[in-house]
Amino acid sequence: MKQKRPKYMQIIDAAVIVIAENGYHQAQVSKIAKQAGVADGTIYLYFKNKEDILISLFKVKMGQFIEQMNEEMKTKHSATEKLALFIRKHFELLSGDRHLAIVTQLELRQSHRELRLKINEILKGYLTILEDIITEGIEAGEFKSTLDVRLAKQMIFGTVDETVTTWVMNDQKYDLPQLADSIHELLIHGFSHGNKEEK
Amino acid sequence: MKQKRPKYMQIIDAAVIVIAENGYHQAQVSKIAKQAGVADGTIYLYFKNKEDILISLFKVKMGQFIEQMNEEMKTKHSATEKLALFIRKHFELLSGDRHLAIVTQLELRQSHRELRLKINEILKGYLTILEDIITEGIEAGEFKSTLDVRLAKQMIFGTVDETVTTWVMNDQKYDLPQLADSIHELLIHGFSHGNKEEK
Amino acid sequence: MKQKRPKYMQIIDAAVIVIAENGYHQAQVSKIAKQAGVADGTIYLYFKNKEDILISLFKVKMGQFIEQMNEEMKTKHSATEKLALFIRKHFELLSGDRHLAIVTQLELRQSHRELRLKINEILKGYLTILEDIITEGIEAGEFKSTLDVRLAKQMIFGTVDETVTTWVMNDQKYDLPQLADSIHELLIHGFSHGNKEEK
Amino acid sequence: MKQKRPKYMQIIDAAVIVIAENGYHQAQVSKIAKQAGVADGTIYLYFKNKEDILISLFKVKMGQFIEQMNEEMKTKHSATEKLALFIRKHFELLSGDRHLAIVTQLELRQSHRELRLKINEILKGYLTILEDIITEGIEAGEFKSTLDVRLAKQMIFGTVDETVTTWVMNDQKYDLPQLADSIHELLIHGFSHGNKEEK
DNA sequence: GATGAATGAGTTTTCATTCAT
DNA sequence: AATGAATGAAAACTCATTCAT
Repeated sequence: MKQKRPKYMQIIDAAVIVIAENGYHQAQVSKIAKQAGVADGTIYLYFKNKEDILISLFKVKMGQFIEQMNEEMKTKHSATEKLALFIRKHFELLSGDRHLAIVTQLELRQSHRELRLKINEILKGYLTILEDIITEGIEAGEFKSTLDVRLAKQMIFGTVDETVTTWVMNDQKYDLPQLADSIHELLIHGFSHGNKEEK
Repeated sequence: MKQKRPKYMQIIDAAVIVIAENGYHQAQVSKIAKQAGVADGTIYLYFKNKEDILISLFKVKMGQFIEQMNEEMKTKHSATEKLALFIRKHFELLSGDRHLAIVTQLELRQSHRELRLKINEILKGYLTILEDIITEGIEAGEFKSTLDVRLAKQMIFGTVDETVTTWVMNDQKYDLPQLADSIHELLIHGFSHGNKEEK
Repeated sequence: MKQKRPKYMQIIDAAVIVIAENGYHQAQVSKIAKQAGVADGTIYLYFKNKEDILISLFKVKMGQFIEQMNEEMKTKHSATEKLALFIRKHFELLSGDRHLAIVTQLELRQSHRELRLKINEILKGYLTILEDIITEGIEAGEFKSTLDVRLAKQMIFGTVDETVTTWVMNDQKYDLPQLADSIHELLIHGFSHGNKEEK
Repeated sequence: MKQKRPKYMQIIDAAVIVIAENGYHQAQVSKIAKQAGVADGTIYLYFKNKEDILISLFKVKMGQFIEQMNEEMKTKHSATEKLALFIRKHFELLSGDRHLAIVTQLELRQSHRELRLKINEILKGYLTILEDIITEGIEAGEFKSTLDVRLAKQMIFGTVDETVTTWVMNDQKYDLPQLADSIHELLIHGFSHGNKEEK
């Protein structure tokens, strides 16, 4: 497996740093090579082309992300708790790596349409976790039976993603994970007061 | 004279079409000029540079967007209704112009960081509408008094934006506005059943 | 005759100012038109093209130059005196019009080879004055009979031209005409002491 | 490998030829690259930009010029002889490289003001040689004690420069170095007969 | 005569990728 | 495996000139 060769990860980590610090369009292969401490040509022994670095970067980081998420998920037994964990964990993982947060929220979105489609494919694996939580919540009677899984998924992901992006754009100057509970509460109970009878 | 519309709008409309059909990075000035039916140089009589076309495009379209939104907003008198209108209108406006939807949801996001910051400035005017609705809802007692305006705003915008992007990525093959009511319901009451006592 | 139409001179004077203040390569036709207070298109009613403005500019100014030079030349009756007058007059005329000095010494030299050849043609009329002075000086026995007219001409013109250029490059901050006598003395008697026998 | 010379000199030599044969404004980087037998991009491994090629060209050639000049200067022991050498050598060096002569006398003068200022800086090193000769001549009593060093410098350089330029404009069709002695004689003794008493 | 909106040709530079060593 | 010198394709923008009014 490629991933075991040390230079592979060395280059990916270099890419994260270079992209975060210089921006997507200023992240030339030569800069990444220099940051990784290898020659330009060496990059191409480990990656097919530049796009492959970016996809691999996303794949590797997302893989670690999913792994950690799944690991902790085992400790929770209700969909409500799992959702709370998902949100908090999502925030913790991104606020724990400032470079990565910049790369995923701002820089990688500047990539070509084609690359973004591939990134979306990888993202699906992550969104599956959400789907499972929602489905479980419906089946367990925690969530309303009429809940549209796809919409709920877009709502959760759209909300956390927008929240992280706003945080990154504001130079990451406030604490992200502490927003998790409020967001969870809003997703579960909405903006209104508790008694639906008001309506 | 072929066109009575001033060339300014002619070029902006051409840019929307060219970007939607060719992608951001394949939208050369010469292509836009050709689509607009003017010479390359003419572009520069109306726009400072290529970036200026894109910013102007966003400004003009967003301006029309805000105007229409505010116009209809007058007919609604509760925050709940206004929110429902906002969501539906947002969907209607974007599903009513397929090219523009592709441009705003996919292509313009590939722009340089600097350009995206300018776009965000323009977007703030739009998000202000949301803020006003939320504040009004809290003051009128429709929304819970503990509602964090910023979070609620991110939640609404994150949700509708993610929903539209997913729709565009799926080649706009289903009806977007009909999702509005479900989303509104979820935002107001959350995923759970009505009785908070369960919790 | 074109030259009598007021706009012709208006445009030429505008060109001198614009070129002196902006440099040759930043002296666009539109800038000259604006400075002259006419529309861009109007330029082309009086001049064939941009190059024609520059040639005409040089022709007109050089014509005035030659006229004034010849006028005063009548008052001198020895070649030595005429040469002294030539040098002083050359300096006076150029130090009397700071814009023109910049244009002739620095900016017009940046023009295309072709234009410079045309300028050289016009310059010949001016250099003829020099030739006449030298020939007269030889015939009158004031200058050595072995004097090579062509070389002497190049020496005089090369010296005064280099002197003016240096003065312009030093921002015209010292008095140019007061150098005339020293230069004249050097041209007539050279660097050495008076007694040729030393050699 | 065709050439053993480092590409740096290869490109500079190519630039001299291309500029001489096509003129300053028709000397595109691609033409220079082709003449040098390298790819366009290779130019930018050795030079920052096009202007850098031109400055480097002038620096290198002027450096060689100064070096040769200084070398031979050692063999002469009077200022008069040194001046004679300077003039002859200046003519020899330029008439020995027809392309270079065209470039320095005609083409490089069309460059932007900014570039010309840089060229002038480099030229100062050359003019220093002249200054030293003049100062030495005054101190040794060869030249008159009232001689203004700056004026004398402008006179010498103005004269030789104008002479070379005229020669280039006349398609280099006569022998330049053979003019050296006459010019030297004129600079030392002037246009007049030897006996200053005439005056 | 006068206007000025419109035209469109033309060139430097960057950077992902290759391949001889 | 590793290197890094060399490659070459690709696009925004300026400005002299025209011509319909």
